[in-house]
Amino acid sequence: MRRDIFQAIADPTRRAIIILIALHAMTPNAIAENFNTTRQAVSKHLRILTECELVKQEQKGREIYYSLEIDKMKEIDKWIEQFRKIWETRFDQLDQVLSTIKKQKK
Amino acid sequence: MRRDIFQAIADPTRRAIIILIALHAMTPNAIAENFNTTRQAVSKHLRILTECELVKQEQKGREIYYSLEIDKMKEIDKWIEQFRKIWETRFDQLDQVLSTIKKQKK
DNA sequence: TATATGCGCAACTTATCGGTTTCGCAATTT
DNA sequence: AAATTGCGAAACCGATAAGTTGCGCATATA
Repeated sequence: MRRDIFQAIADPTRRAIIILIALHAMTPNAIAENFNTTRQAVSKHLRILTECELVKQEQKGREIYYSLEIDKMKEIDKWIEQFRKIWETRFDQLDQVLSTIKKQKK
Repeated sequence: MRRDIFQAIADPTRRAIIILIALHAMTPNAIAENFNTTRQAVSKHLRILTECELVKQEQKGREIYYSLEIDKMKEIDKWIEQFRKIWETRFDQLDQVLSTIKKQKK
């Protein structure tokens, strides 16, 4: 199963889980309480997130705490980067147009 | 069909199409030439991308030119934003730790 | 006017997804 | 030691996805 990070964030429940564990590590049961799904469903999502290294786990007794591997999120940021460049240059162009209009008015 | 932008970019072919048409508008056939799929498959992807307003079309005779609606990409950027805040504060914290160590060495 | 080209749409097929149920294992609690 | 709790893994199911094939409609070319 070759899953990548873009597929991982495609599911809305998975995105919600990511946000939920971004700051504090949580157990599958605790996560499941926040949605109306079963622990097993959450567990499956966590497995997918773990597979693409978006999430790390830490065992404490019989509980497993899941937390976000935030550095992995930078991969998405990196992909968006190329488009950010485009919309920033377009903004610059608009800026130039506006300042040209301003000059003409004077 | 409740498709959102995150599902749109989940497919690798779709991501490639997005990059392809980011700068120049292209026809479905021209896009299809860049992959080994049929025009129909590309057409289906374009329909999905159009559905979630990531792509706009312009008819010229019997040809239809597709181009990226770059502003829509900002929605992803907006979602990443919250994580960027986290990794930036963590970097600041690391920075503080490092400067503390530096002081101690003196 | 006949033929070719570019395209979207719909039907169909196979693969995959998200969720549920059931199970077994290990760590607790009684 | 027995019952409970937290968990992952596997089997299963309905829904949806991605791709193919075939069609019809325009526009362009002969």
